[in-house]
Amino acid sequence: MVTIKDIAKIAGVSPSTVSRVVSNHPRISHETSRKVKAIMEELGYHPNIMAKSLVSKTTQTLGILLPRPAEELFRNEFFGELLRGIVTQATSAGYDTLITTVTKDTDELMAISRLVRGQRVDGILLLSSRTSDPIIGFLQENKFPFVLIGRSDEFPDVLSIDNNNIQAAQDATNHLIRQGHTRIGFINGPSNLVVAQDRLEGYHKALSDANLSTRPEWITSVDMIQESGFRAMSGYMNQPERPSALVVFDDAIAFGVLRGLTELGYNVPDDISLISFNNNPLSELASTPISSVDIGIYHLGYTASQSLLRAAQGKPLPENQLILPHRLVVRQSSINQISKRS
Amino acid sequence: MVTIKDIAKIAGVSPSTVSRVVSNHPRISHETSRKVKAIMEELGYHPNIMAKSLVSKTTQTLGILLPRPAEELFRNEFFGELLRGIVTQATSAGYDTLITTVTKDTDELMAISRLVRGQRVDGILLLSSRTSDPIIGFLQENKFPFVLIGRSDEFPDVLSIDNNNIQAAQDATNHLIRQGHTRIGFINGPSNLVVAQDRLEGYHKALSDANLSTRPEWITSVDMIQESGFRAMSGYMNQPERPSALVVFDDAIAFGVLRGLTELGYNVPDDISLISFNNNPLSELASTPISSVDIGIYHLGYTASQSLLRAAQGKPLPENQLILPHRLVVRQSSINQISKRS
DNA sequence: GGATATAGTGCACACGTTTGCGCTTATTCA
DNA sequence: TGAATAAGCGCAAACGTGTGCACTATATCC
Repeated sequence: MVTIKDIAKIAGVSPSTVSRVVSNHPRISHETSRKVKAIMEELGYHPNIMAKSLVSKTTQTLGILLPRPAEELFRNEFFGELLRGIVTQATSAGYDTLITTVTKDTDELMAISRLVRGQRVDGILLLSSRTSDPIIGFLQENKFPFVLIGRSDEFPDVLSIDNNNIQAAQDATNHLIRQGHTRIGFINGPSNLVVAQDRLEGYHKALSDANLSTRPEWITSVDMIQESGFRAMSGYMNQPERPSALVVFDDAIAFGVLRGLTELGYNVPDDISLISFNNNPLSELASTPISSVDIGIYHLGYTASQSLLRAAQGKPLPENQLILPHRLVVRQSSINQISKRS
Repeated sequence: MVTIKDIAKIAGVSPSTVSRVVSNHPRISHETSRKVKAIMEELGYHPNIMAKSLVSKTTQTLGILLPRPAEELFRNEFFGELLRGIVTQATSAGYDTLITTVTKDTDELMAISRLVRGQRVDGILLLSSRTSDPIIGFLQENKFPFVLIGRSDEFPDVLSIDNNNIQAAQDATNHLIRQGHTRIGFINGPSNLVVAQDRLEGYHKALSDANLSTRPEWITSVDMIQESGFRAMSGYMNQPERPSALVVFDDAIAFGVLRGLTELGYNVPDDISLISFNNNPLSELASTPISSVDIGIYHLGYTASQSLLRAAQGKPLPENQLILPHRLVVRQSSINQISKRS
C-alpha cells in the first residue's frame, strides 16, 4: 500500500507537507501542492483511515444496530428504505455507515458499548421502537452522540426524529369518520412498541373528539406476521355489533386483514373500510388498493443521519425533537361509494 | 477513554502484558490474566479498533455497496433480507459490516477504491446484478478479497454465490407445463441484469424441452416498478392468441400483473395462471395467493458473508462458485382446478 | 539597512496497539 | 551441581497520520 511517506519521498518533501496537502492547509505553496497532488493521483494514494482516526479521534463513520429478525416489523421494506435514507445522507457528507447486530437481545448493550468504547463510530443511530431501552441511558451517561429514530417516554429530551404518530392515527381515523363511519375498530401491532401505543392513542383521540365510542372487542393486537391479520379476522367478524371500518397498524397486516375479509365473503370497502400505515409500495396493488398513511421512511432515515452528523460534529441543532410530516394516501379501501352508515 | 496503558498501570504490569492478555497469549500466567481481566471489566475497557487495525492490517469489517435507488430491484424487501443474512453471519464471526453508497453510478469504482486503498475493510461483497462491472476487474487486479452475490459472465472464475436461476426458471415453467399449459408468456425485469437473462434462458429451455413454442409478443420486459406490470397487461391481453399462463420475474411485478388482469376482468388462475420469483412475504396474501420460487435471500447473504470471511482470512474454499438451492412454492395462482387447456 | 512579520517547510512526538527479542527466575535433566 | 530449557514478563520499535514548534528565506516596515 502506498503511504504518505512514499509520496513524500518521491516528491522530495517531508511527510508533514504531504499531510498538509491532503488537508488543504493554507500555508502550503501552490507549486508544492500541485506536484504532490499529481504524484498522489498517479500512485492512487488514499489515506489510511485507521491511522487517521487514531490521531484525529474521529472515524467518519455512523453506527447502527440491525434489529433482530425477531422484530417482524423489519421483515418488510421498512428497514431497507430507512437505511437507504441514512446511508445516502451519510455518504454525501463523507461518512460511511457501520452495521452490527446481536444474536441475543441482551447483547445489544454490549454491542453498542463495543462501538462506543472501541471508538469505532462517531455517532449512533438508534431504532428504539421499544418502550424501555437501557442503551439510551448508556449513551447519555457516556455523552456519546446519538439520535433516536422514534420516541422515548423514558428519555423525552434526547435527540430524536419521528412522525407524529398520534396525529397520524387521528388523521386516519378522522378520515374514516368523515366517510360516515361510527363503528371503527383498530388492529394494532405489538403493544410494546411506542409507535403502536401512539397510534392507538390517536385513534382514541379522534373518536372522543367526534363523540364516538369504541369497544374493547373492536381493538385487537396482532404480531407483525401477515397471517396474524388474516387469522384475526374470523373471530373478529362474528361480533354482534362489529365495526364498519378498521384502522390497521401496518400495511403488511392490512394485507392479511384484506385477504381474510375477502375469504369470509366481505367486500372492502362496501362491507368494511380499511386504512393502514407506512404505505408499502404494494398497497396500491392489492385487490382493493389500500389507503395508507405515508410516513416518509426514506426521509426519516435521511433526516436522522443529518441530525446525527450535526451532533457528532458539535454543531448546534435548531431543535432536539424533529417531527416529520405524514401524508394520507386515500385509496379505494376507504372510499365509501355506496351510502353512509349509521 | 480507557486504554491499554491505563489498565497496565493499575495492574502493575506492562502494556505488552495487557495486550497479550486480551489476545489470550499462552505465555501469560493464570494469575496475571485473571487480575488484568478483572480490571478491564471494572473499567469497561474495549480495545481501540483503529489502533489495532493500524498494526494488524486487518479491520474486522466487511464492506458492501448499497445499490443506487435507481435500481428499483431493491425497493422491496430484497436488500433488507440479504443484509440481515450478511450482517448476522458477519457478527457471529466478530465482523462488522460497512455500508457505503454513491450518488452517481460512475462513482462506484471510486467508492470501492477508497475502501480498498484506505484499508477500511477486509473484504467486499458485490451485488453485481449487471452484466458488466469494472469493479470486479479492479478488485481482481488488486488481489482484494471479494465475493459476488450473483454471477458474472465476464469473470466466471471469481468467488460467487448464486442460485441456479436458469434451473429455477425452468422449474417454474415446467410447473406450468405440468398444469397443462402450452402457451406460456414471460414478463421479465430489466434486461441488463444477469438474473433476468438467466431466468429468460431457463424459460426458453423448459419450453423447448417440452417441444412448446413461444412468440416474441409473449415475452415482454418491464422495469421493477409495480405499476409497469399493471400497465403492461392491457396491451398484452389483446393479442389474438394470448398465453394461458405467465412466468413473472419478481413478485412485485406479479402483484401489478395480477391486479391488472383482475381489473380487465380476467380471473387468476382460471383464465390465466401466474408464477413468479423471490417469494415476497406478501405474495401469499394477494387476492389470489401467488406461486413463487423462493430463492432463500437471507441464506444467500449469510453464505456470501461466510465465504468472504474465509477468503479474507486466507482459508481455502471448497469451491469458488456456490449455488444455493431454490424452492418452488406453489399457491393458488398456478393451480388449475378447472380443466386442461389446449 | 536593521528589525520585524510572514510564507513555507521539516522535526519530532503523539495516537493505542502488536510483537520480536531479550532479560530474569524457576524448573528439568544428566 | 552445573547446564540447558522453559515460563513469564518488559523494552522498544513499528503501523500511517496529524500537528505544535522551530527553523529558514523572503518580504515589509520605519
